[in-house]
Amino acid sequence: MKSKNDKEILKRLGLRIRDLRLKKSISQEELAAIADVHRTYIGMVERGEKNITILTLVRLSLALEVNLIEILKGIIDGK
Amino acid sequence: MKSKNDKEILKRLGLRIRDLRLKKSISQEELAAIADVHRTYIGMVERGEKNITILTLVRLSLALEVNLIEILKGIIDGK
DNA sequence: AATAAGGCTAACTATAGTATGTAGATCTAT
DNA sequence: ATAGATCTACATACTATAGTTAGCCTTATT
Repeated sequence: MKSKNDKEILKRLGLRIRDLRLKKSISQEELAAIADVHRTYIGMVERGEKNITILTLVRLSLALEVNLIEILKGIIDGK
Repeated sequence: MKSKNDKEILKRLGLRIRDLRLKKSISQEELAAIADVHRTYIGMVERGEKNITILTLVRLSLALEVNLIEILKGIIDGK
């Protein structure tokens, strides 16, 4: 099952992605097109509802023109 | 579908995880137990056969006692 | 009113991750 | 040597969920 902490990680990651998207001033639909994923899926990820795979995350980072490492910084508790 | 580049990313990630596991001198089975994933799944990931999700990757990084960022460094082409 | 953007649902397909078993390689001990 | 234990690759079948697709709704902007 998915722990409370897991949900928080996904939520932070989603907000981070949304933030980066808005900084580029593009819509979910535009980001989806660039990253070649589905429109509604971007929404789900931004809301922290999906446990994204590493390859999809790489595609999003390329689409956002942000290093994957930059996206991940600060989304994990503790270490 | 999965591109050639995608497979290379998964392969590099798998080798990285294997390397970190061996540095800890633990077996796939032991790592699986600590991270609470299945024994055979560790093998598949190390061989680059699976597109791991972010939450599972976090679990592995905790089990390996290595920062997630450290695991990901150098596995992406280009930027 | 009309268009663009995003939230949300439900049903679907593809695949992440589980479970079990077989077989080969490499130890070590006898 | 060889028997036993440990480790891993690999196959198959399964269950859970990532990611798709289509549709309807609200809100904001023009």
